[in-house]
Amino acid sequence: MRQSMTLIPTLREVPADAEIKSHQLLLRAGFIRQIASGVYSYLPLANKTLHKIEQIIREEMDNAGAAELLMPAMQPAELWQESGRWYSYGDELMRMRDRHDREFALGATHEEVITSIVRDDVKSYKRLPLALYQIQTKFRDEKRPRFGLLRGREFIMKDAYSFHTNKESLDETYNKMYTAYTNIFRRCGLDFRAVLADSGAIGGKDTQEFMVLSDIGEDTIAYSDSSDYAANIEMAEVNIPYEKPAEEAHALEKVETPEQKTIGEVSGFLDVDASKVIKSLVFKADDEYVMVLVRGDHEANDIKVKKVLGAASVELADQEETKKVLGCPVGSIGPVQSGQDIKIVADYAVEALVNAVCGANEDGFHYINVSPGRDFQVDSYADIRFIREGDPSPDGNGTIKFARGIEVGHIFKLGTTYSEAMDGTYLDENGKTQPYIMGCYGIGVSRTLSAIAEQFNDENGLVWPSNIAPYDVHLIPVNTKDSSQLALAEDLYSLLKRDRYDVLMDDRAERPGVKFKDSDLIGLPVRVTVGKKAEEGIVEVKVRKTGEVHEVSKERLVPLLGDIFQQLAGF
RNA sequence: CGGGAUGUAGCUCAGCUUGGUAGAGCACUAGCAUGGGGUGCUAGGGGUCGCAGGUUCAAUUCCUGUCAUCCCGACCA
Repeated sequence: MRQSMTLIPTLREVPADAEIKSHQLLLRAGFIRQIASGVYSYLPLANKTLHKIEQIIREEMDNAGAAELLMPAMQPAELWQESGRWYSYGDELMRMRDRHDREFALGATHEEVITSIVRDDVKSYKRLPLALYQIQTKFRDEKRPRFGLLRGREFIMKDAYSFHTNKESLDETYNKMYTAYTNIFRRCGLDFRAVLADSGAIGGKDTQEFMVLSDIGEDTIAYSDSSDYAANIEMAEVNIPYEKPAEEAHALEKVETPEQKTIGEVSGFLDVDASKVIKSLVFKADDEYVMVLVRGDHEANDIKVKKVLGAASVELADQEETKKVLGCPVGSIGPVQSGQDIKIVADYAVEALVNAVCGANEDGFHYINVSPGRDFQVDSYADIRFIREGDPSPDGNGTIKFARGIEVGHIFKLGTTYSEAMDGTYLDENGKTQPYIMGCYGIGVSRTLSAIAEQFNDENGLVWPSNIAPYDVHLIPVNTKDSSQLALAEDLYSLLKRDRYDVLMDDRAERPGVKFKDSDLIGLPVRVTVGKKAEEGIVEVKVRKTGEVHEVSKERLVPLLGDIFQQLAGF
């Protein structure tokens, strides 16, 4: 492609609205333009890159035995009403009405549509298992779109769905998808990790997320420093056998703690370690209020709380609700003699405390020498806190460290949630009606694009891995008024294209400095500069990633590029 | 949805406090020179100052409302 024939609007300055590197660079290098909050146009360079990523995905999905199809973005409300998600999905589902006032949703995901397709035409166990996928635009009315392509309201996603007659078959496909995903992200050059995850609103059990490691990631990964254990912090199990200290339990005592509300204030005021303080929180679980206890130096994990309570939704009660429920402001609540009829759930670490401190349910007072079991009873002890860095790894090997991650893929074993809700059934060998056992597998394609940009850049711009760069070679005639340079560049342009290189030729009548700066910003793997030595048939080859420079004759260019791209393979 | 901030040219911003209907740099157009790391000079084009009310002889500037965008948090396959 000649640069004069396409649209690559580079910017010298950083757009004020872009905070993170990938967003800034994708804007500056002319890949994307924002149309509305969380809504972007993919300009030609981004479009080419997306196609490269999609091609890798298609190859790997086909390898995993999945067939591509394309479903509608516009979906009738009836399907979502069948699954129940018309009511449960909330405001994130984009809804619309047609001219006859019929209701529709713009697809946020496609379990409903795929289930409706398959249930109509796959009625026999003989047709199963079956795996189908699509690459398509999804719509989610995010409360807060951010970070450019990383969290948009409209984005490109690959979503796959599988249908099975038994769990083993589901496991098999799930594992194939795991392998396919690993291959895909590896081929994209990404530094990533598969982690145990929470299944969230989609439902289902076993589920893993593929996380690109990055400081700007919105998720925290807890991983072991000496095994391959890795989990989303939401999920990471705390597996510590707490033991009660061999310490005599003193008599319970109420002490005055004026204006001491936070754990830090209380522990400082009473001169005890935060780990001796019981943190009491009130959660609203569906419609019930529950008191949750964790140690002062721990954080309650609402997802674990949700699971322990078997609730559909759990959120921290606000200060006023708490006051209403316990008759006492947030800073002084506690489990002792609460007198209120409230369910209490405590972390295992709390059970092992002796002579602890907790709120006295009276503004400005706390109890000291509190002993769980003696001074208060709980409904159950469970693992309900977030794991911390330095905790032992749940698999027993090593200690936990944290990293930040960008979720680019997620694989689920759905089970029969959707098939049962939507009557997706087949006849088994015995002629008996059975619901499909389902799996679903997603990749955020546009998010992957920006994760790559986030991971691969330097002070001069983007540095695309060779597999997914929009073009392979940036061919630059330094002076377009110099006929020998222009002639050689044209010659090489044809030559390289004949050799199946994807070439971008900067034929603009720009100054050399402008071309070089733009070239670095765009970040194609190899730059071929046709300059002063054009008359001798000599050009300069520069590798974007390493900065290494070669001067070669026209004849040696193709073999040299062959070597360079071989070296870059996998990057 | 809570908290914070910002809307002036394609981009980055100044002007507004103390009202008199707009500026800079970059980008863009033309010309001359230049031609290996964002070139120099000259001459140009481009803005209902987010939108709507209000105050005023007069509003980019003051007041009210509204919309949009970004950041933090909550939320989220």
